[in-house]
Amino acid sequence: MRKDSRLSRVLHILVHMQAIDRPVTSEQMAEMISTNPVVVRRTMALLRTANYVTSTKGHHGGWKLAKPLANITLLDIHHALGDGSIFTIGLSDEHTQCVIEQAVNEALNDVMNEAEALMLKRFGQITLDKLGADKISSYLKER
Amino acid sequence: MRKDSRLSRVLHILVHMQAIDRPVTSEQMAEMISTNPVVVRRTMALLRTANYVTSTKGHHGGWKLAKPLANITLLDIHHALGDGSIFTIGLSDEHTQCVIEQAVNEALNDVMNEAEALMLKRFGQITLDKLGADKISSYLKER
DNA sequence: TTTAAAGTAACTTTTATTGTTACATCAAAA
DNA sequence: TTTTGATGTAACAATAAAAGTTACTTTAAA
Repeated sequence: MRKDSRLSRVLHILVHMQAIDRPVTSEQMAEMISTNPVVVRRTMALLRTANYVTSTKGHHGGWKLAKPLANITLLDIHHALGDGSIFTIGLSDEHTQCVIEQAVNEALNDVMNEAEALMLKRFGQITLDKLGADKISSYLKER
Repeated sequence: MRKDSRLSRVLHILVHMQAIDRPVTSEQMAEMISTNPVVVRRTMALLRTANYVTSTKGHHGGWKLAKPLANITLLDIHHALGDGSIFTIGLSDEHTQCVIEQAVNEALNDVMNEAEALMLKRFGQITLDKLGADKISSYLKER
């Protein structure tokens, strides 16, 4: 299974956007994360649907933040990306009438749910403006 | 990304084995989880390497538990399967010199590590004999 | 009218698990 | 001693989801 790096990549882009007061193009974002503008648009479109960014076509178009990073959490972005399953561990479901399969899956599910709940709780506690705020502010001052 | 269902499947098999006092063949195990004997051997070979099961070739051959299920935890089996990454979330690593990428990945990594630690801790607290012991014992009595 | 941008459909590539085929090896049974 | 039933294993195909790519449409500013 290939890893889903959309969350990491899009956070990277959003933090960059904060420091730029013009619309940022998909082309520029693609350079930030070493990929193709179409890949960027695909992911950014999900954030636009959830109202974290806006986009405009045509000359001097591009993407803008729709609200301050302080008002967006990691959990918000995770949700906007579709709330996909976060675990590589899958449960077999070929014999749902088998009590052993049920018991095994119930145990695994309980543990995974607890771990996921913790993870989402932490994501909900981190706003995007906090992502390396210390390092980044000193870095920006150097330029 | 396809899910890794080896843990769920092999636990299912191990609990079944407990109730059978003869060697169990790969063919029989394959039926339990609706797959191919080769797939079973591949996964079971990892458990044999870690000394949780033994196998014998030839007539009346097959697989046997090497120790009581009460002496094996979910974590033991998870380790035996190779301790693979449990998250579908990946971190981008194209710009390791970029402070923003660093900050984003550090935040995500911290949260994922905490969630993984909780999950492995829980896995370590569950021995295989506890997997649905109540349901399974009443089920076995009915036959 | 040209140009610079997003929007989007369709297809290919990648990557790891899973599935399959084929055959070697081994040990018990006939 | 030969047959049979089992594991061991190499090599390859199928699957699935993200990521990458190509090509084209639409839009709006220059």
